[in-house]
Amino acid sequence: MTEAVEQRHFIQQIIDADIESGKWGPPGDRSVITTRFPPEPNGYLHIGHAKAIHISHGLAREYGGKFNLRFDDTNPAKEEVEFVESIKRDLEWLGTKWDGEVCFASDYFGQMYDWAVELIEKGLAYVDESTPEQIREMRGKVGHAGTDSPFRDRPVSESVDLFAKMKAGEIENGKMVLRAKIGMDSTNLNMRDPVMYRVVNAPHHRTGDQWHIYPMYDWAHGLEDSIEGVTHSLCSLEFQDHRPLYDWFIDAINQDRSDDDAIHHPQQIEFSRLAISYTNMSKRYMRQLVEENRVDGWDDPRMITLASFRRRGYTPESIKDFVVGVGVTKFNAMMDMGRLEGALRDDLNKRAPRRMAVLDPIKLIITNWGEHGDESRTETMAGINHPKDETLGTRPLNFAKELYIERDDFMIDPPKKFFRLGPDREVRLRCGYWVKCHDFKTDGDGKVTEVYCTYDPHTKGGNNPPADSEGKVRKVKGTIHWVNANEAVDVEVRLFDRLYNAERPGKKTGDHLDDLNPDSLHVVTNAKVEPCLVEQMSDEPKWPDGIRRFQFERLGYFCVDSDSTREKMVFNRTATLRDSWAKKS
RNA sequence: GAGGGAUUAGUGUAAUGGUAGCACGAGGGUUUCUGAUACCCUUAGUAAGAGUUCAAAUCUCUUAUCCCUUACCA
Repeated sequence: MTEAVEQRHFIQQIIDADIESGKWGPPGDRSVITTRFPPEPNGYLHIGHAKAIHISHGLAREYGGKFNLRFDDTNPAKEEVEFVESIKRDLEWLGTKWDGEVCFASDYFGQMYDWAVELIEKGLAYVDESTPEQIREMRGKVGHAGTDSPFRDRPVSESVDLFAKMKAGEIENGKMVLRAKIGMDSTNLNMRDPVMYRVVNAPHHRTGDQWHIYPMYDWAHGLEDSIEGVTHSLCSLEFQDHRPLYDWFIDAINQDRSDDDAIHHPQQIEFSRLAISYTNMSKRYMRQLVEENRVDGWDDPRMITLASFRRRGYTPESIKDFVVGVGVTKFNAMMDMGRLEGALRDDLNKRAPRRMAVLDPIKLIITNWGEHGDESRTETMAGINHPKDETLGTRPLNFAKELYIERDDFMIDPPKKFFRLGPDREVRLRCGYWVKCHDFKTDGDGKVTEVYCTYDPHTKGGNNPPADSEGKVRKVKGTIHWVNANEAVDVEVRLFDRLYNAERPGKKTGDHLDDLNPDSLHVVTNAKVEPCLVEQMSDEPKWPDGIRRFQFERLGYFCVDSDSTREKMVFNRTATLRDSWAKKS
């Protein structure tokens, strides 16, 4: 027996060391640790965000520190209130609670402006009247130095005046920017006199027409973190090249300040973002799918937004299990989509109540039903709601002469390894009776329409029949699901396949639409389900998010879709069950 | 043509100079009123090369491959 050592990922190791050294407060004080999730409200959250959320939130909770939700709303052109609301909803659904009020970068615009003026006065920033094209040109290319702007050495007072005019709305879009004065020869292009402010004469969803200049990400982000006392500002790998700038801006503000006046300097740490096979995390791609109606909105169950996972029936717990399982590294990993499904199945298998539904029904008629009682009778069986969790109890299942079974569960000429129904084959009807097929009927196309069976009255409830005179008990290999033909309710069931056929959509041709799977949605309109799926029973377990989830036995996990009406229920297949039979054949 | 980051079983992730481990997958088996679940077994790895060292996944160098950066987006 070796003692299990808790594995600490690289960010935890950094924080552990910080706490020991007292970098952020008294040594040993864990509660100073502050993290944040800083979405831009310009789209829906996707599963990649769930990883970022759980890392930052999980760290804050682990250390007993603070976690902020902050909207990085620095670009009024692309941002909308709709997204603020959807993001808050998604976080709540995930079970992520932020500390204090929701923060907005726009609340700090005044403070940022003052600091920008301070930088101008220190000679560390200047107003540039070059065109965007000229600025791009002067920035230079990789491997070659850039050139100075002709406005670079203008007097401080001139920049102060012009910056005030920019702020006052006296300058047209694109005519002026405020740039940091760092140097045009850095090998890091981000450091070549980056733009701090641009003129945007457009209303902001929160500040209205108060501002006519808006801060750029690199200038704003570290300041937002600083104001909020964030200690560890976690972001994805592509910001590694921005870290020198993140640090430069805070150092520039602190230049010439005493220790008492210095602003807080958080530490930016980068980790790899989540990638999943057969998907693409690009917000741009998702937006295109929605806007071109390739999918049915941001919450289409085939998408990978959190809203779509929710609608499809995924549990927030399974998403958390998945992203935690991915780990925290700097390696650009590609996760298998099956891993996410696996996490989902693990969770739903434990919690989802079982029901029976037939997606592609054929009629099964018990020809000897009248020989053991009234032919029109129904017999009520106890349907086991969960094979491993008896506290979920049973539900009544009404067995009768005419049932529906799954088309896939009958073969006219079945191979030996087929454990289901066929001529002269006997199977157990789940929680019902054993039936043996003696005949069937087909239509003109040879399609089976009806299957005729006899049942064994000694197998009620699905139990084994008594032993014969030699002490042997008859066995069946297969158990199949069924619904009562008289009571079954017609519902719509939506079956989803992957949205893309390629492991990396768009990789080959450059256009992700080329890899779209044309058969990603199958709608079954005449599925038959147990009545209790429509007439909900009082003891049906409640899910915290209000979504009704079930396992349809032998078929998979399903949930009630929001399109459901009293007249027509709609179910989404969240995931299939693992199927080693289908894999073999 | 530059800079930054990365590379450990099929996939993901540990081991921080001292026994290369875990999970998922895959293959096989047991149990089973879901061809599910559960349980058991098997499988397979340090990108390549050189160096330092008693000892290297770990330190150094070279090479290869992949990702990021050339927005008045974030």
